[in-house]
Amino acid sequence: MKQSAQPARERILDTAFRLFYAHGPRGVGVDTVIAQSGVAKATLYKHFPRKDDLVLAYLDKVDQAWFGQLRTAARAAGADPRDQLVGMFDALGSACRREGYHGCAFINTAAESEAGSEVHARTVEHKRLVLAWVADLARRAGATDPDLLARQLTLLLDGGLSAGVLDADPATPAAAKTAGRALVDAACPGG
Amino acid sequence: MKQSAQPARERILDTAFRLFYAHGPRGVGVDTVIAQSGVAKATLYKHFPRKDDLVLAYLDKVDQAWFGQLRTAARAAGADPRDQLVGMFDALGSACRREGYHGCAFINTAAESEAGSEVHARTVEHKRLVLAWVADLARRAGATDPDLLARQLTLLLDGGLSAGVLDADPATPAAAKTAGRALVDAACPGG
DNA sequence: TTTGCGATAGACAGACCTGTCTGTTAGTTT
DNA sequence: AAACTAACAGACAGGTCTGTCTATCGCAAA
Repeated sequence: MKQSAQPARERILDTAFRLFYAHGPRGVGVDTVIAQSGVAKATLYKHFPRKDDLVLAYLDKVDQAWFGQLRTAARAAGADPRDQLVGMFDALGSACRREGYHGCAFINTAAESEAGSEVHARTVEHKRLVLAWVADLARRAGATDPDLLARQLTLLLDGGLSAGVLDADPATPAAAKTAGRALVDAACPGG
Repeated sequence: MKQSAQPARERILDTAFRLFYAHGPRGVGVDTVIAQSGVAKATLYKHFPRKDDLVLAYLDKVDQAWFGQLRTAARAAGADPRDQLVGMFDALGSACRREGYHGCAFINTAAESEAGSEVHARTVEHKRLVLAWVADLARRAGATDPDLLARQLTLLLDGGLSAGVLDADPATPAAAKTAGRALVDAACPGG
């Protein structure tokens, strides 16, 4: 065999990403990951000694991807931080239109992990980073209360994302964007 | 034994409610429900032939409870539908302060159920009902676009709820409420 | 007293889970 | 050629899961 266009580790991680996102980490057995990535069991356990290590690597991959999409969408909206805060929601719309969209990987994973676990902590950390990034944008946008605005906007993001586990109705990100626009306008004095 | 202050079915359902909400249905074995509700396995399987039947009953119980809290919070905010739309968010704050708060039972459960399943369908139905109820309130509040406003407000609700799986920070429902107020005011012409 | 019924306790089957271990194959270096 | 390395295939142990089945207990009616 050895169809190593990709090295084993990446093949494993890509497969895990796809399966974990579709069914949740707990819903996918290690054997399935092995079978679908065309890798030996020993190889998987060499790169990821426990299944949780694979889950954590999966979350890091999601973090990079989602954060990247947020930044790209914000930057695409122009130079004005206020426009960037609103443009951010385009990432939600794009995600929603993507095949196999299934909501927020972090929230979905956190829902099935115990409170003290590493997986849980990683999720909390991710949300904290997103919140801080939005707050920074809000500060540069001149919001009177940047932290409040950031919390409101991430609420809309999380709501839109988590609703995605149910259906991929495009009306959801659309409503999120209009709400975001209204909140940004209200919070940043001086159009 | 026979400590039937409650009949067996309710004892089972109450126990399942507590355990399912804390760990997710997939994270709780039938044996644990049996042990903690003090019931024989045959009795459980008489009332709920498949585990999924128990999960569905759990979701119905959650639906009643959450919908009731929303209605109560809305009614407590006064007679004006605009105030009721905002008061609704007090249910979020109360939920967040409750011991063992763990986010939205529906989203958490949907995250670990397959797309075509009965459990998934029940969840979608629940969100649809809440959306319709909020839209009706928005209509009576005189919103120019009641469906849009309803979608925006339920986004905030869902966002606040789903964030609860990570932490129970009271700043979250607080921000949701102020955002809700801003959106309601903007959408309903004529204070 | 005897018969019947609902609930109990718990063994069991069969599937699936994680993680370990043995042995083999292929490619590279010495 | 010989040794080393990395990946392969897959058996295996020990545990958990759902759902079924047997056998027992307590109580009420006949």
